[in-house]
Amino acid sequence: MASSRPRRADTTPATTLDATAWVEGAFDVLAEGGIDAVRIEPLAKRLGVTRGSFYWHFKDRETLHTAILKEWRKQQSYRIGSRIESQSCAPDERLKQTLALPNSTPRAKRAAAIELAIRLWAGHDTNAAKAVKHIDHVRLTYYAKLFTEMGLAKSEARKRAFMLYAALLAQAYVFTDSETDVSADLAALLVRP
Amino acid sequence: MASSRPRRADTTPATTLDATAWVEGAFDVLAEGGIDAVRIEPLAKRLGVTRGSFYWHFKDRETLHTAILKEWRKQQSYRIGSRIESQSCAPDERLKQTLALPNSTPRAKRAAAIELAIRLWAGHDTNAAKAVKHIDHVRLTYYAKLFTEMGLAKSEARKRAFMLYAALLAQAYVFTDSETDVSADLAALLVRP
DNA sequence: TTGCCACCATACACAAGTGTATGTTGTTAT
DNA sequence: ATAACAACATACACTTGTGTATGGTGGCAA
Repeated sequence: MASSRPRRADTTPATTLDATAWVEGAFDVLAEGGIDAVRIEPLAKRLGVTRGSFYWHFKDRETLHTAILKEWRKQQSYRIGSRIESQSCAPDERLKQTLALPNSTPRAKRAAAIELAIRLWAGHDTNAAKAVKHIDHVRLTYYAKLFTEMGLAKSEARKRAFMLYAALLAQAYVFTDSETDVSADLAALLVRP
Repeated sequence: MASSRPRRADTTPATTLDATAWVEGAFDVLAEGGIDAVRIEPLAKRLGVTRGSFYWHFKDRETLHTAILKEWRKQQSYRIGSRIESQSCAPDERLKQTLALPNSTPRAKRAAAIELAIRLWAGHDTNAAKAVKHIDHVRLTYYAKLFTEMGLAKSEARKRAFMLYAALLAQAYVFTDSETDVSADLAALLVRP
């Protein structure tokens, strides 16, 4: 079950391009123009190579698209997984930490745009829809477990989880003019009643 | 201030194409593939005409893009405006009506996909960003007024408005597997404390 | 050193989209 | 009935992107 890709020895540092470099570049243009903008020639120009490099690492455009989905699923699954493992503090404290996640850094904005593009993509692509559905399920169950650990019933915890998820998404997608940092207030509003 | 477009008399029913027909068709492909997929030739094929029709009604592609934004602003502004006028019942009842808006009909799914595409577009286009910012502001202020009419303070009303908006967006964008109709529960959760 | 091979460039044929210039048709006005 | 015009089709030149086939280059092993 080993990888069938005969990679070179680890002597050459980073002069040559990797398949993951193409996927990372694809994430950039995906965030800017959607999946339809993920084209090979603009990507090659951005990476400073020709399309000959692409067709060495990938079969065609569709292969890159599936690689994008696979990488996104992996990253987001790992993101939640590492959060589950680090159960260092109380659940209500972890809730506040979740709501206080950075959402205005360039890194966070890029991730939000990528996810937005994938959700739009999921409207007319079965595989993208499966990926989004899976990640939504993973996140919602994690948030629900957070609330059940705080003593809430299962039904109530799932409602709160949905509201928490909604708040996080809205913080990323909605243009709040006054930039009010509602994270602390939202935590209070979600824990209270 | 009359329209400077010398339209033909109302004798011919619908045999000829209108500029708005192009914009409506553009909304369809916008919902499916983002703003980058709004191309003239595929649109012409879908509408059953050639590009000669397009270049009669519009100057170029960018003109169509601005027309899309203008039409979206108009539609969404009208949508909120008509809701403000119809103050027939109590604010808490109107809140429930807002949360019970249809979100699974093809019409609603199309509107959600269009808005998703425009939000992604707003990431790298100034005019699109202005439109989204404006509509977000209009909706948030309307929801906040709803809560102040229910007796809440201004600061609290704005937090609830954000949560309400977040819930509506999440209902449209998140893939909830069990399709739990959380609208009634969300209304209770937002009104309660 | 020489031969292999990973990696990329180059060249070619093809498809699709853009803009413009111009031809064509049906309708309205006189 | 015929000139005028709105609305679209057609043809052309150009650009951009795709996929493939093939050529070139540097490093590593024997």
